[in-house]
Amino acid sequence: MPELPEVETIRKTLKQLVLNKTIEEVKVFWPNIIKKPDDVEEFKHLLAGQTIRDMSRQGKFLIFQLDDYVLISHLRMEGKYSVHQKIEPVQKHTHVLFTFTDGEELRYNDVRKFGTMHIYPKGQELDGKPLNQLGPDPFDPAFTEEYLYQKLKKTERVIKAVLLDQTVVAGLGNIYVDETLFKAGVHPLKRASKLTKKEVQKVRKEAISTLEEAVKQGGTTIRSYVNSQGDMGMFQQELFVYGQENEACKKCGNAIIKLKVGGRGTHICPSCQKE
DNA sequence: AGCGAAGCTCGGACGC
DNA sequence: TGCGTCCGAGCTTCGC
Repeated sequence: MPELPEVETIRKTLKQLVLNKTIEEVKVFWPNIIKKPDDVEEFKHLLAGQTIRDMSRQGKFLIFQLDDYVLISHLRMEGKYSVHQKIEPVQKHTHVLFTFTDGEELRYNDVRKFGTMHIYPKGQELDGKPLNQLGPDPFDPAFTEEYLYQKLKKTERVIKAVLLDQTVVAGLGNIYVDETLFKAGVHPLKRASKLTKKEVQKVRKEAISTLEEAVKQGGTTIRSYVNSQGDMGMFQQELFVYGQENEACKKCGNAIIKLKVGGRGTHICPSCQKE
């Protein structure tokens, strides 16, 4: 499900709903989601009594800033947060409940149970998984053209695989990589090391502007994504290639085709993106 | 009705 | 041993 623009939208909407609320009790119905600490009882214990002081984000990770800890949450394909009165019945696929002292409850729902949660003492979150390996956010000043060029130069992988690699740049997923490569006029199967300076420059620029615009539009809803207030994104109306198989390319009119790159469904315009 | 694919990432296997 | 890279698993739902 969520890539950077969706997680950023969730961060903003959720912050309105949970800021300064104090956790009274935590319930976990699917313990595999909890990756740190190892013991789920310990996870619940650490959170009890903590107040949510801020909501932040790194790449696709949503981060709850608490008094003494940070809770790092990854939504993977289908994870969702919503806030309810605790007396409301719990829906199917809700796996973690955070009950607040005011009678409201934050609920984590995840049909595929792929999501993850890690707790670290404040300030230590960059020392271990999952944040320690993360590359710069595309909006980070560290994500320069030179940085990207150096990264691409020394790998034999295909450009799409590298852009999906979160240790290179954090936040791009399947939708936005396809859109970025289309706008940059680069074929996803091109070897990363073969991109010219000019192409690298274009890829970087289009990645940033596509993500910025998608954030403005509240993300992209393909089938299930909604933010924490239950609203769909609007960026799907702006897509050039993702999900546009057999449609006319908005630039040249030729049909968009779908192929497989590194096991992922990949959408291109064969005349705008030459290998 | 069954198979494959779906906004993702980790870890193990493989080949230099 | 140590890398870079590829592939399957972790789950459920939905559509062809």
